[in-house]
Amino acid sequence: MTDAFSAAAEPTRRRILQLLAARPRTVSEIAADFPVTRSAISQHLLVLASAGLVEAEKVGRQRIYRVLSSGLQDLQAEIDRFWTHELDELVADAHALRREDT
Amino acid sequence: MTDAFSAAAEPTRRRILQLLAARPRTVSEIAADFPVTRSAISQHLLVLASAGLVEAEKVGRQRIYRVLSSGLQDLQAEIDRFWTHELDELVADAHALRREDT
DNA sequence: ACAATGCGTTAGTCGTCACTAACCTATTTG
DNA sequence: CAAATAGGTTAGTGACGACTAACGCATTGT
Repeated sequence: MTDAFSAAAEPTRRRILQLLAARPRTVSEIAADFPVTRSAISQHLLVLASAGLVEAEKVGRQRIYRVLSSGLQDLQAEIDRFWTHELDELVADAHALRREDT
Repeated sequence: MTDAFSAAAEPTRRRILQLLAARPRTVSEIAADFPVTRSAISQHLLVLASAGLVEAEKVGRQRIYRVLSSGLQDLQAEIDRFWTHELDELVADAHALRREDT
């Protein structure tokens, strides 16, 4: 799964990215925020890393994960490429309709 | 898979949404743009429909699919909720770094 | 040196996804 | 009415994703 969009879509990984965006964290720190095992988190991090969204820095016996801003940029570009002008116009229509309802 | 984000993330469904955003289409019209069978497309449309992203209007023996702007609005909200301020700042950093490279 | 800690890795399970092939139903057309 | 067309439906398959349990390997602390 090299596709950043698909990698980031998974709910657990979405939250991991948000946590890491706030500040870099160790694996255990991240895992503490989730009901699943550390192993599961570790594997999610692997997916995110292979999509170029995070990287790990080895410090002592810890691995500090951080978001890779370059990968994040790619993700944003991918989202933007998906979100065409036509899609944007349709959302604008929805807003307009809601305004008429009042 | 009720989650609009996950539903929209799948590459084929992403393209289907873009096609339908440009203009409503029949199933066969959509399927013509993909290498997979009409059945596969039909199932993708079911997923999109159950996520509230598209709807079908029955006209004669055709089914004209169109994007539901309300669902699209929800999707945008979901993406925006994911894309926190912190993530945005990191992307800004990436841009700044690239500028320094020159 | 030895125990504890942090984390990656692997094997295996279960569920789900994307897909095809085949079939069925409704509608239109000759 | 019969053939053709549009498309939903289902069963079955292969692959893969998310997860746990168990183990292995450094690194740190006693």
